[in-house]
Order: sequence, then C-alpha cells, then structure tokens
Amino acid sequence: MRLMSPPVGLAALTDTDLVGQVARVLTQAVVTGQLAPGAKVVEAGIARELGISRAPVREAARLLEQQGLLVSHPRRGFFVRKLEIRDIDEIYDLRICVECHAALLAAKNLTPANRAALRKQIDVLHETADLEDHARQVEEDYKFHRMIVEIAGSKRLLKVFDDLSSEMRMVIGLIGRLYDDPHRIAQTHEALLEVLEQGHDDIIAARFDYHIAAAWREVGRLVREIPSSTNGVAP
Amino acid sequence: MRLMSPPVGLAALTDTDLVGQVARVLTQAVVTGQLAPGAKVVEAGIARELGISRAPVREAARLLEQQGLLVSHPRRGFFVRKLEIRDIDEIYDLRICVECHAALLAAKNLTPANRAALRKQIDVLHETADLEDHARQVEEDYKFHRMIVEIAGSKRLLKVFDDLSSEMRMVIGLIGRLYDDPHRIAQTHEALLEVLEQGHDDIIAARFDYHIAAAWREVGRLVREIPSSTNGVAP
DNA sequence: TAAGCGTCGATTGTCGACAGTTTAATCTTG
DNA sequence: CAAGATTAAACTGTCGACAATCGACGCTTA
Repeated sequence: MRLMSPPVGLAALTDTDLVGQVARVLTQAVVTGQLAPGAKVVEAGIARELGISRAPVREAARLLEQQGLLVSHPRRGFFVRKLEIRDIDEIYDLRICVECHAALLAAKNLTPANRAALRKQIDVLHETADLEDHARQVEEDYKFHRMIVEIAGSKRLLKVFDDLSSEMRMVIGLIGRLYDDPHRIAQTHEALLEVLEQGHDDIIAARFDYHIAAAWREVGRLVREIPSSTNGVAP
Repeated sequence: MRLMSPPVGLAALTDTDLVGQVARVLTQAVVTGQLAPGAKVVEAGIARELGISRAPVREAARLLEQQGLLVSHPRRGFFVRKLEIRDIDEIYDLRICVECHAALLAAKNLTPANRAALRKQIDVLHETADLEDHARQVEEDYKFHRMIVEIAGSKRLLKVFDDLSSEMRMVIGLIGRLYDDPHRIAQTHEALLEVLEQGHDDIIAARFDYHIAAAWREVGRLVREIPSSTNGVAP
C-alpha cells in the first residue's frame, strides 16, 4: 500500500540557517565596501543589528575568514581584510591556473544543453551592457565564468573558484567601476565560447589565460591609479 | 617596569586558541580513521571529552567542514565525510592543476637556501624509508611537496594545497598503507628536484603531472581493491 | 503485516551571562 | 608638554541553559 505522497522536487527549506544568512549579509557588506578594508567587525554590533546573538555571528565570521574576506587577530576580533597589490596578483594568478584547467575540462563535458546555457548567458551580457548597473554587469560576467567551472564538473574546483570570486568582487568593489567596456566584454566572452566549442586544448588554455591576464592587467592598473588611502589597497 | 618575560621564539603558545586546538584534534581523528567516514560527530561528546563547552567545538567543526573533512546536515549535525571514487579523482585532478603551477613558480623563486632545504628533505625521505612508520613517511612526503608550494610564494595556492592535503591524508589513511615503495618515492623526488633546478617549464609541468598522476593511479587501484564496506569509500 | 502515528530520549541551534583582555581615555609626572 | 602610568569602557572567548527538532521504537489501524 502506498499512502506516502510521491516525491515532488521541492526545495528543502532551511529557514533556520542563521549562520548562512549572516555569512551572506557579511559577504555583501564586505564586497560592497559597506564594511571598508581594515574595518573592525564587532560581533556584538552585527548581532544587535540583526537581532540575534553573537554565536551565529562568530561562526559566520569564521566562514568569511576561511574565505579570505576577514582576518582574525586573537583576542582582538575580526577585521575586513586589507588587500595589497601582491594579493591581487595572487588572486589572478590562481584564477588563471584554476580557470584554464576548468575550461579544458568543460570543453570535454560540453553538451548541447550547457552550450545553450552559455550562449544565453552571453545574451544576458549583451543586454545588460547598455544598463548603467555596473554591479549587475560584474555579476553576470562572473556568472558566465562560473558556469564554465560548473560544467567542468569538479566540486572542489568550483569551491576554489567561488572563494576567489568573493575576493575578486571585493577588488572590483574597491575600484568602483568596470575594468573594460561592457560591450567589449560580451564580445570577448563570445570568442571564449567559440574556442571552447572548437575543443583544442592548447588554444583553449592560451585563450583563457590571455583573457584573465588582460583583466588582471587592467585591474592592476586601476588599483595602482587610485590613492591607497581611499581604497584600502596597500602598495 | 617590565615583569613580563621576554618573547622567546616558542611556537606562540596561544593558550586561548581553543578552536584551533579542537580543529587539530578533530583533523587528526579524521585522517587517522579514529573517526570513521560517515560517523556522526556529536558536539557535546567532543566537548565533554575535551573538557570544554560546545561553542568552540562547533566553530572548529565549521572549519573542518569548509576544509571538506566534515559535512553538516542542518539540524542533524556534523558527519565525517564519505569519500567516493569520484572525490578521489577530483582531489588528484585539482592537485595536479595546483602543484604543476606551483612547481613552475617555485622554479623561478629557487634560491640556494630553499634548494638546500629541499635537498635536506629528500635526505629525510631516504632516512625514513627504512622505518616501518608509514604515517611518518606519508608526512615527510607531503612536507616535500608542501615546501615546493611554499617556495612558489602564493598564500592562496598554499591554502588550496593544504586543504587538499587533509583530504589526501584521509584517503591514504583509509588505504592504510603506502602506495609505493618508500625508497622509490625518495628517488622520484630527487628527480623532481633536478627537473626543478633545470628550470624548463614544459619539462617541469610534464614531470610533476606524471608524478602525481602516478600516485593517483596507484591510490585509485588500491581503493578499488578494498571492499568499500570496510574503508568508507563508496564506488 | 506494513505504512503511518505518537512518544521519548538525544542532540542541535540559539541565547544571555561572566571573566579576562584589549583599547581608549584620563590622569600623572618628570 | 610629552611619555608613561592608570582607569574605565568595550569587546572577545567561553560557558551553561533552554526550547525546538530529530531519530528510534513501539503502537495503532486499515
């Protein structure tokens, strides 16, 4: 006898994931610069503001620490991480390493379905290119890159990418503007997809390497251009 | 007046880093198999055993979760991660990606000092090869690889490597024995160092790729060979 | 007889409290 | 007046407590 209702694809509702929520709030605050680099993150303050106790805040803060957005000095608390030029170099260097590899794997896993998804995302890039919403543009840009890593099919690769992402968002947030013309970015990504579809390892690696390295150069230039006192990036 | 004893270069006895200590204890328990894959990690149990409260235990558990050693099911607690063949493949795939890159960077940063350090570590490998202490041998093996990533000079690269390391230790722990003859391992590493000193990018990458892939194959073989019921590795 | 329903102990998520430490602000003192 | 000592306020690290929830087990019922 079967009385149990059949499994319908409902999203498991985890309304009690306070830690996760706090982590999201904090991440947002950091990448938007609402919490400036070097700023102290007072547990009790955050807790009071969110109407909760300190315990979940502490756990969330540890998460962000592991992600590299916060640093903790024992007995002194958590602080928003200050990025130095050297950090930005590390971030992009690792990103090249990870994303080139992901691209190679993705090319092998490319199916009509996810190929279409990538195409669609490029359309989104074109659409948002005319808007003045820079944050949105950055978001869609990353989404494209993330999709490739997803297609690569390695959870660990994706985790590394995601951790890097928040750091990169922080950097972009500090710069305060895009590192390139949004239309050009959309076109570039179109080219990336083509190369991916082509499927030649050397070309894929070289192309992704170049693409990310270009962003690296631009970001580096822009960061150096802004006085460090105003952006929290030390030389 | 200065009554405080002068700072000695001791391992910064931060006696109040409970979370760190707990994290170390838990990590050890997991990689040694003392906590078997799939086992539930009861917060109160750990806390009582260590004579502390649950708060630090929770924070430590979150750390290990982020590291991939534990998984948390909301409202059900933390469990020791069960590794599947797929995970092992992911781990080694990422390790190749990361370590090859690290090796290239390390070759560029190679100085007489750290070159000597690597040589010395190879000596240690030879010395411990005769011992029957497998755990020690594995440890020294990783130390060599870690040194290379350290020389590469990227904190983020090192972090990725360290996270992977604990997972790899877990795998090795499950297998329960070395994947190769320790003397052969020592020799192989000697060859790696030579290639590193030579300084040709292509050769370095190819050699490290091959070296790690070989371990991957061996580990994969050994894992498959053991009935999954006894080792916690699902197929 | 087996799916579904209470019930009960075990465990998690969260909270408020307290001691000890750090930071700042104020007060000395040469 | 500046450098150091002193005090007060703020904050962290840790704890124990409590309600909410989960899993197991036996009970009901079709």
